[in-house]
Amino acid sequence: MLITLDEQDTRPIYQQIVTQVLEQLQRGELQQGDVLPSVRELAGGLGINLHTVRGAYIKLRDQGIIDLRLGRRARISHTRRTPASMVEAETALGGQLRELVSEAFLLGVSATELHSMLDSHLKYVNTSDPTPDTNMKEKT
Amino acid sequence: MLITLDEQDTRPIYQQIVTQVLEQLQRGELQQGDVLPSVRELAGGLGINLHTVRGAYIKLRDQGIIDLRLGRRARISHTRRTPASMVEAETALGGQLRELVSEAFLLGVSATELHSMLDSHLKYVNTSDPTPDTNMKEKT
DNA sequence: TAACTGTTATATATGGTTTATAACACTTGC
DNA sequence: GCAAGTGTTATAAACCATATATAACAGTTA
Repeated sequence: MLITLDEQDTRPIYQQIVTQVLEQLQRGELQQGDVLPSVRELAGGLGINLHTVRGAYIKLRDQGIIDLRLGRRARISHTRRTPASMVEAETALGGQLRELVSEAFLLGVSATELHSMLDSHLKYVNTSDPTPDTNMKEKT
Repeated sequence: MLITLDEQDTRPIYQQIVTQVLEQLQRGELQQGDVLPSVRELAGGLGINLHTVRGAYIKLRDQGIIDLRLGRRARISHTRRTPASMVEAETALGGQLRELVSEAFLLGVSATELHSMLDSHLKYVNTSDPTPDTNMKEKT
């Protein structure tokens, strides 16, 4: 569970944490049942406040990714959310796509280049193929 | 110059305006030299404050898209910004792409679907081919 | 000059993000 | 059971982004 903060990243801290947890899920570095660092632990390590970490955990809980219970450590409950319809996906991602495309245009980035950028991010994180788990940590 | 506000869109109002101007540039509906509505005019039409519109115009000015001068109406100065290197583009769009991909994964959207969604947004807005101007308004 | 521009200034309100402290409630291991 | 670890709740404060409201200023245009 390595989480780092990127000064360059304009997004809020808690959002960076959420993204990194999701990325580690995608890469298979985190599995169902795996335990997350405690809010105090992670906050201490990153030099931030406990509640900032908690904000990230709450987001993950609301998305159905982790299981938060009083007294227990946070655990990965699901590796991905309810399979969304394209309609739901469009609703959820539409605004972001729209902004992304307009900014890409602004920067003079072509459609081809944008696809290629998207691809590199997808590869880095491997979404395409739900690769069957080669590794098997069972920290239950 | 039709600008509308989308209640569903979570982004700030000024950002929606910026995006829509950029989109109209992409579609060729706005050309170099074209005039934007005055801050009071647009604000009145949308039922928002003058300064919110101004915020959008300032962003566009900072991106080199429009020309703002005291007493004159805002004008399109360039249709796109300085051609960016892939490095610049990655810096500017990297965070967004990263979040987009992780959220797509969360929603169970495959890489293929994500590319297709991106494509539909690109088509809607036409970035791929820098279509040579078939139309020639020269409101100079 | 009058009416229109963008601009500056001040003030206010709201919400999101983050920090700080402290206490509370529950679980786990000894 | 007790202690140490968990998440949780509560309060308070600070900061920044966003948006509104009003008013005045400064430049352009007809």
